[in-house]
Amino acid sequence: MGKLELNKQKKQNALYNTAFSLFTTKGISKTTISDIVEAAGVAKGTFYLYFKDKYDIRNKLIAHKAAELLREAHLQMRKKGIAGFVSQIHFLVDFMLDYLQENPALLSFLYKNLTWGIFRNLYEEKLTEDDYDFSLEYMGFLLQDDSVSYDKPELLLFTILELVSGTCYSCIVHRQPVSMAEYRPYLHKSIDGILESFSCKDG
Amino acid sequence: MGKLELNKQKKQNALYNTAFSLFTTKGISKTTISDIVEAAGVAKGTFYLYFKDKYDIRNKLIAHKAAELLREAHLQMRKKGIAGFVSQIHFLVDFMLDYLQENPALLSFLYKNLTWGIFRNLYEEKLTEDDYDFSLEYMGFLLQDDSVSYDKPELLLFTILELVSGTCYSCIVHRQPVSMAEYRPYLHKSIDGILESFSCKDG
Amino acid sequence: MGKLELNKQKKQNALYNTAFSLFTTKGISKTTISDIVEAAGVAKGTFYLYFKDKYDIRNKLIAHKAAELLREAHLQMRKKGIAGFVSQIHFLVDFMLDYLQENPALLSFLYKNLTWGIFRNLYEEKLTEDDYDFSLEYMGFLLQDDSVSYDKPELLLFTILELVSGTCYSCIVHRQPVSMAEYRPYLHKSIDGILESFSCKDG
Amino acid sequence: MGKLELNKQKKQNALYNTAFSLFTTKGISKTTISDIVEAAGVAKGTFYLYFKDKYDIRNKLIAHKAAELLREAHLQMRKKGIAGFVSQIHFLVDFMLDYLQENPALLSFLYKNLTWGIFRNLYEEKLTEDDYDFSLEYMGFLLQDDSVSYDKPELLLFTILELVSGTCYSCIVHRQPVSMAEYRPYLHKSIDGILESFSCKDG
DNA sequence: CATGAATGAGACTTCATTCAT
DNA sequence: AATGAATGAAGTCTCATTCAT
Repeated sequence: MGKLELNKQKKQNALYNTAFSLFTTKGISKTTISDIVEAAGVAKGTFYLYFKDKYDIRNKLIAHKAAELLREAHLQMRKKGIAGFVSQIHFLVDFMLDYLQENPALLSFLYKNLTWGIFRNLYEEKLTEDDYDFSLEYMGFLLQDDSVSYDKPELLLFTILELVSGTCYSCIVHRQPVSMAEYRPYLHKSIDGILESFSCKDG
Repeated sequence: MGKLELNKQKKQNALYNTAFSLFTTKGISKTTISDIVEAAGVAKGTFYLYFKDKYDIRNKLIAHKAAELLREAHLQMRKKGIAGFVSQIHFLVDFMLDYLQENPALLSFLYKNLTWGIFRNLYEEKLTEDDYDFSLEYMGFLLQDDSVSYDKPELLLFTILELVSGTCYSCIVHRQPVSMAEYRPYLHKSIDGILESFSCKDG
Repeated sequence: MGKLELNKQKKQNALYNTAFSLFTTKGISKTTISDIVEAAGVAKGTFYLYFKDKYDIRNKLIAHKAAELLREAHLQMRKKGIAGFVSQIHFLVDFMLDYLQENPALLSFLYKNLTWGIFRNLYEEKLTEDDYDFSLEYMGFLLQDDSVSYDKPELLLFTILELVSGTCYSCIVHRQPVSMAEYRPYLHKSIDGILESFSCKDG
Repeated sequence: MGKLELNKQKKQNALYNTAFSLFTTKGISKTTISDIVEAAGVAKGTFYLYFKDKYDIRNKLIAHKAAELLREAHLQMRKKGIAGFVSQIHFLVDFMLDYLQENPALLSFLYKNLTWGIFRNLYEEKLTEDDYDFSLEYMGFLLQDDSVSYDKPELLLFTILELVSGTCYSCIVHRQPVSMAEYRPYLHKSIDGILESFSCKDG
């Protein structure tokens, strides 16, 4: 990679980082492109060299951050050698809760984009290869060598994801109705209840 | 109520109605105060006699519309004489799904504000008395004369509300991953799973 | 007219006047809206209260100034009691040449918008009543009680207008190929030649 | 011409061609240098190796295209052996009308620059030698062996050129007040009228 | 109470031009 | 000679808010 290419990468990263930082502190709507370029130390025109507008960089950040989270969760899961679909789901959920609890700003930023919808949508918008793996198929993959079988696994996962993301936003960001620490056992119990309701009794 | 008072009420209602209409068609961020007053047929200054800013009228609308939805649901439930906590929950969920399916614009508008959080937030922002009753306590009320008992009923309801609002937004507005018609039985099954996971076996 | 209405008029006139002044000194493309509002002593937003953009005010100015010129020419012609179509044409041409020679900036500004085209186009864009009279029909009016008759009077006038506006721009603004003083007799001779070529020999 | 020299020429021609194409389709003011270099397939910096700015390339194009038009007209006239000043003028006018009618984009582009003025202006801006010959002197040349003599031939030609360019722009580009087909006989009649008005009766 | 003209900060965006490679 | 990333001044336009009427 040439010096020029490197410099280009550096500018773009500066934009990504400062944008993320501003989005999570001031909020997206109150962050202006001027804010971003000023903090990133680049010229205004440079922003438009890489992004169409504020929402373009936001979408790319969401895709990137969501993919990062799932990638991390997956890696940890393999590292720990977690086996069995139910255990894997609980592990992944716990990992996400821990991760987001430590990054409440990230949680606010990703909120409602963390669920299935985002993956499908981003999909269609041609993600970079990095993000490719984190799609519906991933979930099929988790199930592949499990003895228990589930009715409509994609709907099962949709259900769990929506529940996790909604409750975790409320408990972590607003601490309402209770803290995540307090809610966590009930969330896991609820997930078990959902898993059961989707399981094929004769599977 | 005097003629003057009546006229005042009329203007305010015009503002509410046009604002809601514009918010649900153009979206909140793309609706300007100019748009609202122009469509409502009042002067710009008049807006500021009744509302602090765009977000003030939005919050008041959200409170009003959410309360309206719950009031309707409750009335229908009583009318039909639905008894028993589980049946009541399923009825209320079904009512909300039907109601929101017929008003997807309302759903988009209320989204993220439909759950528990909304009641708490609105609280803090001084609701009118009208909306006061529709709070967590309502749920306690539903449970009062039921034989089955639940562990942490408020967390149970929080769980259900988050699940319903998240999935119903996705299925109705984006038809993702499936339509609400297709998802509905799984939602009810999931709710049953959650109810079971919260029930006191020896209750 | 109330105080408010008067102030409104004053602002709009200030914009018209400064815009015209800047357009004729700096040129249209080099004049910015910021220039105009700054010179007019009004806020930027005020400009957009009255005009869509720079080209809107330009068009309105052209219409206004062109109408003004023709109105003046017509008034003087009546005042002097000039009779007979040929004499009237020569008078009008001379008046325009004198007028534009004294206002070369106006000439530059109106150039190529002075001809028939502008009148027809402006027409279609709904002029104010002030400008209404100055249209094709005006020319028919000049001919009404003349003994000589012309083939296609509208094409005759188109021909004369194009010739006058083109040559007068070149001679007055660029003094090329000669000054207007020097060219004027040849212009009148040419007009006579054109008139003759359009006259119905047996009229 | 070396390979390097050839490549240079190729790039410059690409710039000329794409600029002309863009100027005539999008208009000059809406064509950016970025548009030109992108369409030409060269780098932005390259543009500045050959041209000072957008107006530099425009002027050079105008000179080139105007010269081309006159050269063509002249060649055809000689080829057809048109003799006699009056016939030659009518032939040249007809040729120009035909040529421009087939290239209305060219007409729009050359407009206001087609007349005498263009030659003088371009002169001052250092034309290439190619374009030099097409000047007023050409007109003197046409007259050289004609029996009829004209008063102030350069003013005669100025008059005709202004009339032709103005009317042809209006009729061809805007089809106002009538189409060129309809106007053409009247234009020729007008030219005859002008010629007559300039002729030395006793010449 | 109601009005709506006026404001002006500031958002967004473009683009001619430069210059290190 | 050629490149094209970077610049940043300059422009357009919006819109929440005020205040004299």
